[in-house]
Amino acid sequence: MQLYNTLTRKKEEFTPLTEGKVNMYACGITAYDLCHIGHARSAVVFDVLVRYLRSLGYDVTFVRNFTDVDDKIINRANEEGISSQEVAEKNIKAFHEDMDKLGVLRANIEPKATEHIEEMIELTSQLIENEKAYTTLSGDVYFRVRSFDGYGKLSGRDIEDLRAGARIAMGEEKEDPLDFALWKAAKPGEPSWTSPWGEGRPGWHLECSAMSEKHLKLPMDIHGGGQDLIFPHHENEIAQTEAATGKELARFWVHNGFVQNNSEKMSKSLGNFKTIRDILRDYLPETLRFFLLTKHYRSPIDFSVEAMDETVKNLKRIYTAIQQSRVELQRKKWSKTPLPEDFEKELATLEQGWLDAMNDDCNTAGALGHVFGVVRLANRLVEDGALRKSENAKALHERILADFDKWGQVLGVFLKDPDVFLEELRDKQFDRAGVDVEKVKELVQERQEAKKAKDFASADSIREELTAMGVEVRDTPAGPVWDAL
RNA sequence: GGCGGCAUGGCCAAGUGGUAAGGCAGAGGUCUGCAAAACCUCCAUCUCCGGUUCAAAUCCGGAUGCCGCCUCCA
Repeated sequence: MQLYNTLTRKKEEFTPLTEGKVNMYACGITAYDLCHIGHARSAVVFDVLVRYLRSLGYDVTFVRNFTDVDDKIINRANEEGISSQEVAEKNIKAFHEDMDKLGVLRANIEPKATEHIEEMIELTSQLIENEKAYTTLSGDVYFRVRSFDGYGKLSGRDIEDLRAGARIAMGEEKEDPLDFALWKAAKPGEPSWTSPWGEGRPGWHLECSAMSEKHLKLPMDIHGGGQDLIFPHHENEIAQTEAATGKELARFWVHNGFVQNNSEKMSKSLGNFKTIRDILRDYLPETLRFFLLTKHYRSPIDFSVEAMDETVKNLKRIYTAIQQSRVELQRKKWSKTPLPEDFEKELATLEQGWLDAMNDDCNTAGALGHVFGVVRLANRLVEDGALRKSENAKALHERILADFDKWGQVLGVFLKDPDVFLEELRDKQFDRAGVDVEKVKELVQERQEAKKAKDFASADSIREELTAMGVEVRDTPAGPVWDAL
């Protein structure tokens, strides 16, 4: 497949270093707060990449870390009057709960920074030994940026340009403004570990270098993260690992775009931050996941209620088609009526389209277009009274359902039983709109009786009442069904 | 100031050289007691200007607008 590599700024044919095996690392969260929808996007994007690579037959080892020691965690701990370890544990637990709901698979290895202090000290020692790093009087250790030739290669920055904007903060004892901390001397009340440079704790960038080196053979095939991590985090990771080990850190760098909220950047200062939990009050997890897949992973995506409501309709359309295909397959008798061969040809084209899109830099938005193509094909198959009874139609429905299953496994959506899902979706919508379900049932029943008595005027007025409540009734051969408008 | 990205129909969104996927909304039709769902049909020449090419939404240059990074951030 083609994969866009931030390092080279172009799409490249992806082949792993070891045939059949992919080593992949993605930066996880700093566990100081609940996850927002930006975290959800990053997690879903790399989850889909892992799932897709696996579907291609690769044995993927996926590592996603947790930063569980950091300024922000310490601050939060002080605010809440608990230990930073408690803060981290609480938020890691919340991360797992949220991501499980979104269908994000657990990584093969989920290392925590505090469990790798030894490796970090080791790495720092190496860098000091190589003269790529230096200690200061107060017990900090800094990376000597100018000693690493490749600095700036990932973010496309020139060291002189960077220098113009860099400043030394108060209390820092850097040789050069660009230097960054590998190790920070302990301050009173902060978590700390003993090192050759005294009590202290690791810098953020160091954590990922230590954990990736420990758990993956370098160079790893893919390193992922949000676009904001390109500089300085990933640039610094490269500098640390490559300066210490002499090995390339990663061959492919993959970065996901941001989630915006109503065209604005989400930020605490704007007060437009949406946590995953905020969204899941009004929408099913699958709706959020599907929404995140409707745009190419490298582009910014704009979150809005309108977009989410549209996503609900999209999911409904897909699940309804799956449901219908399943119902068709319950038919006992099939005829020998031949199917026009266009159907099969069209399905083959759509299947190829799906593959082409996914192979082109994991283009889920493009791939979904073909999913809808299959939806229409399945629905069309049911339209013609004669064709629908054909054995060939049966075979085609089976193939379509197999496709949905296969694609669903990759995207992590439309895998549920359609009856169950559509009911959940409806309940969620009713819940949000404050619809009284018992009252709906009563009215639907009343309408049925009116219809039976051929009292269409009453039946229609009841339907109008339901419509006013945000409920739609639909008459089917199996009786009335009702749904949110 | 430095680096990078984006600009496609009413809305969302694919599409990196050969005459614009898909979804939502809208119009007409089939079906229906009426509806709905579903199906069929219709609905864009791709921000602007210039260039390269037999051929460009797609490449190059310029303009305008929007956005991100350069400080913690997915």
